Amino acid sequence: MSEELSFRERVWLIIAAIPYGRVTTYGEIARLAGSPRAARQVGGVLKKLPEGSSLPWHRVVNREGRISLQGEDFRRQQQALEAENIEFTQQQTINLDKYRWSGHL
DNA sequence: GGGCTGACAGCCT
DNA sequence: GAGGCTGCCAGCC
Repeated sequence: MSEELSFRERVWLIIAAIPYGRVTTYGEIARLAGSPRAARQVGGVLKKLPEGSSLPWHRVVNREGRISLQGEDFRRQQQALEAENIEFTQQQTINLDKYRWSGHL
């Protein structure tokens, strides 16, 4: 198929498709983007994400259901998730069995 | 054009 | 069962 879209652009589209109140993992996005082993690159894309992107990047967590960010970024993402009624455990972990979005709309 | 870096995931000890 | 190391691939210098 035509690969006109860059891998980075595909990641944007996938993240934009994450429903409200749900989360997904870097590996899942990489898989949907066509590169199951590119989970790390997904993070790289989000790191250089334009501020005006308006993408729900906060709905992306690691395979453990935890936020991979640190410091202030960690707090911002957590608040954004809590704003969507997503519950955190005392370990600051999300129950993926409950909130995980497998790309199935 | 080549090499280094890195919002992870999986395998090994 | 938990912690640590390596691998992998797209971006950027």
